[in-house]
Amino acid sequence: MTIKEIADIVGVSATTVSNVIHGKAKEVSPATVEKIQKALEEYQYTPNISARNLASNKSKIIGVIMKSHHEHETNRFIDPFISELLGDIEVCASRMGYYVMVYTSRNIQEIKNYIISWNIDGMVMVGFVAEEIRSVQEVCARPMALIDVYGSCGEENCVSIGLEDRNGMYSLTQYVISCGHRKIAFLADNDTNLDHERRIGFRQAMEEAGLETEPEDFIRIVPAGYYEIANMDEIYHKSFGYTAMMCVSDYYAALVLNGLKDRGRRVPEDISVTGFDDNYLARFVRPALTTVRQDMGQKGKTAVECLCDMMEKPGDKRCRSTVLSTKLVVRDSVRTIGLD
Amino acid sequence: MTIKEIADIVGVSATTVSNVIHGKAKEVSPATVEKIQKALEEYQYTPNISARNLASNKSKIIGVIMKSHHEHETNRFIDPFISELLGDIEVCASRMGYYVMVYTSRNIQEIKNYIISWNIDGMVMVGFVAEEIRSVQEVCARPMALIDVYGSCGEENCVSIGLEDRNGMYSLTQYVISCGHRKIAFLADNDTNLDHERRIGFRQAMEEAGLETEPEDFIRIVPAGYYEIANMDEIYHKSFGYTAMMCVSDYYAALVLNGLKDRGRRVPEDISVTGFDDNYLARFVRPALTTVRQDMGQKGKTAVECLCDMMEKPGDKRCRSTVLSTKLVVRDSVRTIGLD
DNA sequence: ATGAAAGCGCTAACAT
DNA sequence: ATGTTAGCGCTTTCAT
Repeated sequence: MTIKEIADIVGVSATTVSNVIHGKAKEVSPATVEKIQKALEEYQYTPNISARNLASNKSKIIGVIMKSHHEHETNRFIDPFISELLGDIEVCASRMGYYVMVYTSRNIQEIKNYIISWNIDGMVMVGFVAEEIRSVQEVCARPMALIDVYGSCGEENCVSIGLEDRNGMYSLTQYVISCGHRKIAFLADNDTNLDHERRIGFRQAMEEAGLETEPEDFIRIVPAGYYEIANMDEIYHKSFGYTAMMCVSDYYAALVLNGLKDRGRRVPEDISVTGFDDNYLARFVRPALTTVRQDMGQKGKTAVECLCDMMEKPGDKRCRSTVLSTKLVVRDSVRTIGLD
Repeated sequence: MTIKEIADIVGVSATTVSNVIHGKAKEVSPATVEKIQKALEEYQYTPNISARNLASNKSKIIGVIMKSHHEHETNRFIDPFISELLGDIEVCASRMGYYVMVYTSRNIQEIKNYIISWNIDGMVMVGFVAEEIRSVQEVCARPMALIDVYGSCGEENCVSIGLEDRNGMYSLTQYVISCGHRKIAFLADNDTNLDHERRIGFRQAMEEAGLETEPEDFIRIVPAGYYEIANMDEIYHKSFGYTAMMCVSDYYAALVLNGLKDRGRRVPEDISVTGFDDNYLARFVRPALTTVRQDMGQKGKTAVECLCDMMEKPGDKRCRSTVLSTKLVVRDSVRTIGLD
């Protein structure tokens, strides 16, 4: 069923039908509206979105564009962070009348082509660095929501959605210190972007408490597949030099916690472990992780809402930036130790 | 840059450019091909997919259509099963030149409209029952891959991708019995479809071993949010009547295992617990779960491959059905007990 | 080997 | 209040 067919059946023009469909009923007499609506219903008219997109130069597509990983090549979605975000984006987008297309690639040119080809109305970018974002923006001025990208968003029509990474880790570190810990290590697999920010927060809290942080207190995690840490033995041995190991994410915290327990250390009795994110790993692991909560639902929702704002009022081109707050979540993986 | 513009630049017709783009080069002289390809490259031609779709009556879209849950209303993607599947579908689809759109709804009519509106080339259906699938097929003959739907797929152009659920649980149960267990319970939150199949497998193994299964050996789990079981206390008390509790999924096994441990029972020393699926919960939990592995990657890959087959050779309309095999994975959550 | 022309279904500017 | 018309960018049939 096409608009034309409906028009013929009712005996009006396609324009009138189109107007009724789009609720521009002020231009149409109530009687015609009635007739057309009945026909639409009766013959089960369903719009052809390709045609609509072509004619209107829109797409109603929100692209969730992810940079594919080198390591876990196959599957980024396995990451609870991603899947939770994606789900929230989908729910929110569909509520706003948009459709969600997922696209992952490691090649920026491919991504540009994708955006242009589909004439993506707006996109959520996940896992990119500022430089890459800028490169995409060269060819594409469409609204963008950047998830956890540090240092960018100079362009119009772009909103960066980040987290109080620094502050969150700062609070968590303060908490750990308040539990009597003095020898504390920070564990991550790199020291850029969000990992860097979290580390800064860690250091800041340490310094303010008058605790020295030596370079070796930053312990580098070497990932190996999704379920293992390559240098877990090394981490185990180093653990004897600390009373607490603060990991950059719940994911690593879970791995470290299990790795230590499997090697005979008791958590938190012998050594405390903390995470960051508060995804379900934090709750499924035992002891449940003391961590920092970030509201992924909020992240997805904010992304889509900002996108819709930008898409629907093209005038309003200012570049906003949202930093979501975090919350300390105390569970069972940090021990309170007696002060000397 | 449109085809027309490229054509004008090179001084040929749009048809010729289109032919070159689609590699129908046999019809075009090498010299022209050369010139056109250079222009395509130089001016960075990118096709407009809406236009292409409209003209060709295709879409290159694979829709991943999920029925949204009543319970975890907000977010189906959080389920490791879904996210793993989705990732694999995306990787595979994009390799085959298709794009992935996700769509979730609880309303079948909405889903039908979605399919028609976007002219979806093929779809992966997740979380539906046979009846709903049939309803969709009434209006839409496009290729479909059904994930874990029991009892359907009578239509053409439809492939059902299932798992040896029964057999998998049968083997696992045999294994548990071989470890000396005699009082074994089966836990699930319902008794239909895949859950039912798994239960059948359980019962079969029990019967063959000469062990009686009473109705009360089927313990119903009452879910409560994503991180809890409403009747965990009840399950805890019942656990004293068994030496092993076999759960219908890793997810529930993880919850049960933690619930029991939190209440003071030792796993597996006091009670053994098993899962099904072998997703990462099985590995992150301690003791790591003895479970049945299903290869989600294979499921996603098979779905997309079957879809592509059906989409690309419209003649080949037979309805296939694939049942993927399972594999017993022994970890640490089942204890071997001395035989009397 | 190449091109002209029609048409996919819809929108929107412009009549009437 | 309603209709006419001209595209949107591409594919495809049919001439040449």
